[in-house]
Amino acid sequence: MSSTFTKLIRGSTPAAELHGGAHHDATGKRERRKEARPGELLEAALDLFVEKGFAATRAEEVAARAGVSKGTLFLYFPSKEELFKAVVRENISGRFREWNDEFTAFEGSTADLVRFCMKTWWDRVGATRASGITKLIISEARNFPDIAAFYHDEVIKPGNDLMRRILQRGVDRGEFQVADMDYAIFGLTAPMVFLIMMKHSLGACAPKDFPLDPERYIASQADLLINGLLVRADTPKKSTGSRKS
Amino acid sequence: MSSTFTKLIRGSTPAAELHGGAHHDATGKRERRKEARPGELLEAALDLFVEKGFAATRAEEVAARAGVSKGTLFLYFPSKEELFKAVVRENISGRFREWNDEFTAFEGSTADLVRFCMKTWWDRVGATRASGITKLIISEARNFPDIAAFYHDEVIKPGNDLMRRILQRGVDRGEFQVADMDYAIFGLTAPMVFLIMMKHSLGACAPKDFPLDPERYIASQADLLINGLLVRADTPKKSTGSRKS
Amino acid sequence: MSSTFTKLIRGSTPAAELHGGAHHDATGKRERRKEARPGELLEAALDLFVEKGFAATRAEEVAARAGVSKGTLFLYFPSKEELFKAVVRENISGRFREWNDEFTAFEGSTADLVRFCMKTWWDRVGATRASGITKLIISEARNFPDIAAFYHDEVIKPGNDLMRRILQRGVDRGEFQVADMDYAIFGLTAPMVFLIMMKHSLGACAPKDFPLDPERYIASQADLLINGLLVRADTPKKSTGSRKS
Amino acid sequence: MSSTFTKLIRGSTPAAELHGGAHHDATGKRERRKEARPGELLEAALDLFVEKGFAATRAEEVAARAGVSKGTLFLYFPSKEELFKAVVRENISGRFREWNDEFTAFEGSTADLVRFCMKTWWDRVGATRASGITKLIISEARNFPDIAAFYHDEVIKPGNDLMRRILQRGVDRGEFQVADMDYAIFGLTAPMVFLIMMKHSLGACAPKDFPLDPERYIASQADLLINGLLVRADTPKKSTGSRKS
DNA sequence: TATGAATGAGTCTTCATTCAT
DNA sequence: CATGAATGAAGACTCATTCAT
Repeated sequence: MSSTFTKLIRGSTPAAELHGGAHHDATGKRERRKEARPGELLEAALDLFVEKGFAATRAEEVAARAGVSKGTLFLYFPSKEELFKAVVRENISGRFREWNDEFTAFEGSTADLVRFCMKTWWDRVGATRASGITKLIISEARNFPDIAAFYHDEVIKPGNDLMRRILQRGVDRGEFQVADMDYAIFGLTAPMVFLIMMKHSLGACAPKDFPLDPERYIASQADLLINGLLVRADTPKKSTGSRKS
Repeated sequence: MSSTFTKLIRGSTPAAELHGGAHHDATGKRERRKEARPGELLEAALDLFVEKGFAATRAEEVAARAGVSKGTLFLYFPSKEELFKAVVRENISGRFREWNDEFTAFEGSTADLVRFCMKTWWDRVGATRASGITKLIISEARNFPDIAAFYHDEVIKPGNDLMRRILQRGVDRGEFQVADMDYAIFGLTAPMVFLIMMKHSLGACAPKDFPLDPERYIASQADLLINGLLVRADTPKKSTGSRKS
Repeated sequence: MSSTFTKLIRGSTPAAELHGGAHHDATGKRERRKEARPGELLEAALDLFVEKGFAATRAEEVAARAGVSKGTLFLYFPSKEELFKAVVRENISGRFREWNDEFTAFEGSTADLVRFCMKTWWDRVGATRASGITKLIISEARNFPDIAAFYHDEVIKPGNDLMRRILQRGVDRGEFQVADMDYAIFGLTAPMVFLIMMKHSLGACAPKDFPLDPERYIASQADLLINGLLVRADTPKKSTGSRKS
Repeated sequence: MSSTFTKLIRGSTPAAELHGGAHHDATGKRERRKEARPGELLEAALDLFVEKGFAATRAEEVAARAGVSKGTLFLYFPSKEELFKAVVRENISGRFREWNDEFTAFEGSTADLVRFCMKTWWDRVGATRASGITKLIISEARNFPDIAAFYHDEVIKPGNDLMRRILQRGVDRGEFQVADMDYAIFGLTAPMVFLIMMKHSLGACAPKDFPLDPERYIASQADLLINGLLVRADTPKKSTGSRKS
């Protein structure tokens, strides 16, 4: 899709969005757009919460980025904290599910399934603005334990289950060998989480220092992982599963 | 590298700052002194910043956890932000370096080096309180771009270089085959970052839902990665392309 | 009297104010119209102002109770403060006057007149929703000195005058003996004010703790007062001085 | 004590108290007076709450009148509402009790006791700044039902009990005749409540229109009441207690 | 040095008032 | 006329920072 992180965050510069792009046709001020407001506010809030964290984001800033006044924000969300919860809810239930359901019918090698899964995740989740929610949750989990629990139930758990189903498919079909299934699934998870962190954190700060091409990253990590999982002719001497100490 | 460091350090040496740095007879004296009381403050601050983020952590809370009064905190650190910078500095320059230098003299298979590296990283960095600094930096990077840059120069860059050296060692010795070296290094980085995130974020919220045994995790990810890297007799083409059905 | 009234009224005639008062053909027309929708607003406002006070009553709440929207309120009253003034005006000029004029033609003993007066006051004023205006004025007098002055001129003064006329009638007819006429009139006023306070304040909070039967209260206080006023055969010296032991 | 209400409220003019009178000896700003602050704040708050009501009183105004900054107020009281509760608590438990206990040992005629009671009430309660608490409670009762209940339990109930004991003493000693004891006690209460209302409400607005001398008022009402209660030789024909309708 | 009372700029939140529909 | 979405000034409350002790 794009070759560097710079492109991924293109258009998110505050100044560029401060007075909106598409939804301000005319009439200047005092537009009445009851239906559209919550969505615009949630988008603005997502961006800012991801960028600065909950505490460092001012409510007025969210409102300004959504193109409304301070008071309007509180017309739709009773408090900053409720706005935060709505942001999380909105960006979880949305894209994750559809992505999640896409792999049951997959035919083809499990190696290809793994590649397809990661690639699709990037297109449907990672590359979208919603991906920041992961960074947000990780940053704020200790301040909002109930949200963390919610995220665990709605995303982490189903995500882990999906990873396990995929790996198990490979094992069942004699394609993969998995020594420690409970932990192997993180071989899929970790690269995706890492990519998100780069995208929304360090990669967003100094894009020059992180010329990370997401698609190439995804491809290389998928290959590495698949290689590590594939059943092979030569005896895999060293990998005997979990050795304590 | 060191110029960024200098910039961040400038004005942050607690004791020196307060007295204008002019009427001290020797430089060694103040260097020794600054660790006395500030040390406890830095530890408390690290814990709280990691847990709650910069903005949500109150200065008084830091002072209280360090067992001193609010005023004392500002006696050693001119501002909350300087405290933050000091926390980052303190926890980077410390353990990372010594860990970094440990692998040049390693003898044995590169697979073992990888295992040793990750295991040692866990013992020296991951398992310590200082590991939270990574979560902290990732959470706050966009609020403190200069700190992010500093962290990049001091940790990420050297870390990546180390990873590359290790993988290159494997390639040079005919043990590993690496298709895309620039991105393969993240195969080492991602699992470690992921573990830290779990430890300090979601894993700290609901330990029951994340019964993640770090050593087992490290071992399994290392094996998976090594497996993926090892030169093998069968099918040396890692990427089989997308064969449908 | 009427000059203060005029001042308060100025600009408060709801319908007139909005259109600059210039393009209305007849004055009678607007006089009739202003009671139509505003009436419900005034009733709602009276209830809420009495219950919660001026500052704690929200304009929207008044509108909602009157069954109209927030905007409509400001269609009839240019501001919350003008609404307040209108409420006071409305509930003073109304019932008090008619009650006030009822006693000139009274025949019978002055004791009965006192009883009749208090009883009638209860029926015409005290028992009505409008009685709350007294509590309201007392609560808000210092915030609205001009309204307090208006109330003084329109209610307190005429009320005191009435009390005085009644007592004087008793004295003139040889029924009552009054030592200090200027202050004796409060013997009539105080019980009525007290009853209103109970009704709209503490009595409205915990009706169980104040099972105050207004009619019985009125009757008992009237009797007590009349007893205190009646000329008697024995000891006509009311004040026996302070005899210790 | 003083001849008019004007004198009673002398010295309460905001401008006069804004920077305190007695407790600012020197040193200009940033005085450290931890012990004295709460009291000063409570006094300022009492005055303002009585004058303007809870909602219309700004926290900063209270602080300013107490001679401190906004923040200092919240150093001693966690919220405006807690300040309010503290004001009520402070001014109830204080003077009322000592006054309440003063009459058990009284020797002399019950008529004198009544006079003594009312006069003492004025000196100990009515004439003090604390008397405003009654006006405050009555104004705010519906907004703070729990405070109203508290006031009822702490003041109204004991007050009524005291009134009853006094009247009963008169009856027992053959001095008074009371037709309806339950309601007769308000013959004592009502004048005092009325006086407070005048003092803090209308009387404070337009002192010229209310040249009410409290002591003369107290004396006249006491005489009137006592007269109404005294057993007399001539048949008290009309006062047969409570006649409904 | 160390303390913690005091400060006041900065935020969240409310609500009277406006105005496009 | 009526509506209710939008506004923004105002007020409660927080907390980094100062400073008298």
